[in-house]
Amino acid sequence: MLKLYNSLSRKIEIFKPIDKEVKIYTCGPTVYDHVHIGNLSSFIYADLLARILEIDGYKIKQVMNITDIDDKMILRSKEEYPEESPENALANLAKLYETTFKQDISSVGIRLNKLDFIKATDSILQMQSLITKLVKNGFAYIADDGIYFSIEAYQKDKKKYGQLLELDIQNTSKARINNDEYDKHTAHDFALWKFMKPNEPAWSFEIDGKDYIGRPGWHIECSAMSNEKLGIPFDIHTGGIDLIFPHHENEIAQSTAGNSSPLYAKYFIHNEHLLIDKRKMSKSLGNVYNLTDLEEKKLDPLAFRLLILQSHYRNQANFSWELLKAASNRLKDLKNFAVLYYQTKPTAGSEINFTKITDEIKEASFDDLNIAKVLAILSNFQNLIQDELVNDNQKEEFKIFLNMLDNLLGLTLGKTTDINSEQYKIILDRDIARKSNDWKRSDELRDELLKSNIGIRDTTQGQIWFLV
RNA sequence: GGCGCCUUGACGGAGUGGUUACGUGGAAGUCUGCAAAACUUUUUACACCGGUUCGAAUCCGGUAGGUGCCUCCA
Repeated sequence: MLKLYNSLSRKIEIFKPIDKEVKIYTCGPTVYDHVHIGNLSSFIYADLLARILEIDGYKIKQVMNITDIDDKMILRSKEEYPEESPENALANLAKLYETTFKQDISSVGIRLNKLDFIKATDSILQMQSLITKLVKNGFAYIADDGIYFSIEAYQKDKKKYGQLLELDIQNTSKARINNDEYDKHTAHDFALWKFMKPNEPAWSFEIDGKDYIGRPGWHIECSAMSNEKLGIPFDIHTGGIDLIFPHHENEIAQSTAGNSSPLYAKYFIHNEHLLIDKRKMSKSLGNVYNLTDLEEKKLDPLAFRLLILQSHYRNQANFSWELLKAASNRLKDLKNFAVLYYQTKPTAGSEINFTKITDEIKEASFDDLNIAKVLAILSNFQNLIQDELVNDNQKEEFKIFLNMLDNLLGLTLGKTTDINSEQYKIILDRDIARKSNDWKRSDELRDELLKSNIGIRDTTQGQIWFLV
């Protein structure tokens, strides 16, 4: 029984899918630069959610959008490709960072082949048709500089604007709103379509015979793309906590205006932000890192994944190089647990109840993704078998267990390889040397293995190798 | 000003009315031919002040500190 915290109700709810196939929409990146490790943490949690749903037996469809048209994209593309036309500059920039984005998320164990990507610029027609519908039905109005969504009209339709947070729309005087820049009726109305400015990419958009050439607003992109791929309503919408307002609130409004049901997504799952040395990640503090910073320090991206998994998605996780090193050590330990699979014994200790451990792990992960607890269960289990090892007749069960862990955590524990026959020969020779008390020879052989990063520990069960 | 969230040991980080979470690091010990690994112990745990209760880190109230959102930032 999977339990999830739903931002709509602000409560932990029992997950019940709308239909057999669970439909998930994950707010993806704006591809104007490398994604930073905070973005990555968000995608790792979304990936984790999908994995847990699968383990719970659901078939899933997970869509991730790629925002390749917005203010930042335009600005950056002009900087990077000043010679190109606005359209080409935009396409070049998007192509470059879409590729690096996919590499990055793949490195941190996110399964690319499980994600159904959709690009904003490929869905302009869907956005336009949604905007046209909103205009025709009176939920949007055409102003001098763009087409805006009318919150007043939405509320008159007996819909609540503020489903994800309590909003005091009347009292916005405290919020610093620069209303002069836009030609909209009220402060909270937001742009669905922005009319073309010089030197900006634009798409033709005809309503009632008139061309409103321009580009989509940010929020409409996700409404159109989610509807295109998943329909409405769908099961789960994920994203960072900052997207709650206005982005997701606006998505709900656009997508449900005029519909009989106010339901857009049944569950909204939001992850907290990653802190760097307990401080907010920001350019002014110079603490915005991306994956290349990790790779330069020769740190395994999967150690970063483990660092993220160690803390709960609804808590602010902390990142520091020291913590990453700690996570890296823990990952190594987990791998050395996994290689015990190659070192089962004919007569090891007592029978291990893999089913029980598996059930405990599943139960923890189903409890609003409590991976910290999963890892604790795993550590205890690891301590249990480290000395006694696993009996040969349970080798297959061990394999299944490791596969389950990989499906859940994505740390590729099952992908470790056995040592080769030469290395086994060294272990055998060392055994002989030890039996004849030839310690010099024994130590030489141990050093030799160490050269290929294989360590040896001498236990009552004989020599056990591990990865250094 | 409005609406939220958080505060656990050296450092991270779960838990949640009575029981060792767990990890990383430091120290000591056991084991060992020596190591390594493992194991054991240790390194003032639950921000502060009240209240409820037989009992509170856990529930309630207040205080302090941190933090998020209130128009485009995962």
